[in-house]
Amino acid sequence: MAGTMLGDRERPTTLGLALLGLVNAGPRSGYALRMVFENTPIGRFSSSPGSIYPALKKLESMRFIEPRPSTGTGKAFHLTERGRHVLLEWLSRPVTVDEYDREPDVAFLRFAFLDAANDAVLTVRYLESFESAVKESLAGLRAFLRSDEGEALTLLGSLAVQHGVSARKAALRWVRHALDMVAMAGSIQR
Amino acid sequence: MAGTMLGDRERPTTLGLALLGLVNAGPRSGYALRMVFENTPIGRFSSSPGSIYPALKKLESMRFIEPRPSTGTGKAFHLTERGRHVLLEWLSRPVTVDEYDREPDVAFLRFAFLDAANDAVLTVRYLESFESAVKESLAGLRAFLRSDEGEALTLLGSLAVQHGVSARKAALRWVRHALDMVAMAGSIQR
DNA sequence: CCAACCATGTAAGCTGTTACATGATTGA
DNA sequence: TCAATCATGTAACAGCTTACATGGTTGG
Repeated sequence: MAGTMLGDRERPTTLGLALLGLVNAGPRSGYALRMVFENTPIGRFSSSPGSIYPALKKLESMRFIEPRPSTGTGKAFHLTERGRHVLLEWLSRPVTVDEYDREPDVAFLRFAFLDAANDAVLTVRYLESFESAVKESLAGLRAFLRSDEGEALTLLGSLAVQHGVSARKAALRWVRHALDMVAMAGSIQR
Repeated sequence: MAGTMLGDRERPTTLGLALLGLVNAGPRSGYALRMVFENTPIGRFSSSPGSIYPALKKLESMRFIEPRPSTGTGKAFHLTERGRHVLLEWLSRPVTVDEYDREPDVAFLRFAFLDAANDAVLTVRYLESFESAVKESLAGLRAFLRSDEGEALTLLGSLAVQHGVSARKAALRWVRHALDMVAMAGSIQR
């Protein structure tokens, strides 16, 4: 029975974690998960079967999800306790400048999944780390503009950087708005 | 002499094209190119030697760049005619919704490189395709919001989508601003 | 009965990264 | 002379994609 220990140390990939987030929001079949990637603006990942099914198999072998018979014909994947645990660990990570700069879409995806955790404190902490990351990123951009390389930018180059600056400003406004909305939802609930 | 035909069909990867863009802006050594990734907000790629040097070797074997002795000690890579050709082909591609949605940073990077082409017509065409792509992407997001999946969004999910909407609106404003700036620069030059 | 959709899978390969090594040059 | 920076490289592999296959179910 050595097989039951297989993959004990392994952590899921980003695609795997995204699948965990979706399964957590509601048990689904592989096909249903594909359709989410196909029909929603998650964007980052391909909806092709060659992407999703191998990832699901791996998650199952790691015992983060398990198939259970569902309504009518098919089976749906459910999150296991272990699966819920790694998902929450992922969602609990603070947003770093590096994440925001290199894969901002993941930072937003994690935020969207955070809903299922239903933990206002966690959500506020997440948004605060988000705000810090964006501020730091913005400061970095401005420092670059003052550097030698920044001063030497061509017209189109500086326009591209300008977009970066305004995108970060917009993200900061969004964070504050999101914090307001979360606070409102919290006060309504009690 | 069969070796001279090697890699004739191959097209560079995104990293390769980014390197071509940088080399086109000014001949540089591998190390200097690494430092660009390290010190500028290009973001997308790692500045580690294991990324850049193999990519440069491949570009050289494809005869898109060639090393030439430069000032003092080292050598610098220069773009070949073939290299300039593939770079321009890359920069001339219109921005598609898919590119904007999946890797917006590449769309901005290509724009910044377009400066070296020094072709106002090309630049305007590029920005117009950019605008169409963003408009289409925005329309897609709004359609999603009106769909079943969109109506069923959780609070945090809809906040995440809201950010997508305002990011796209900001991008549209940026495109118009960029078009203005390009027009101004054009009229000044004559 | 046939097209469209539901549903799942494998094989091959591209792209890029991390981790590991190595040595030259130069300024304090 | 010794640390920092310049400079280049390889090996292993992670992570995902495209292309290819296959078969069941269902509604018109």
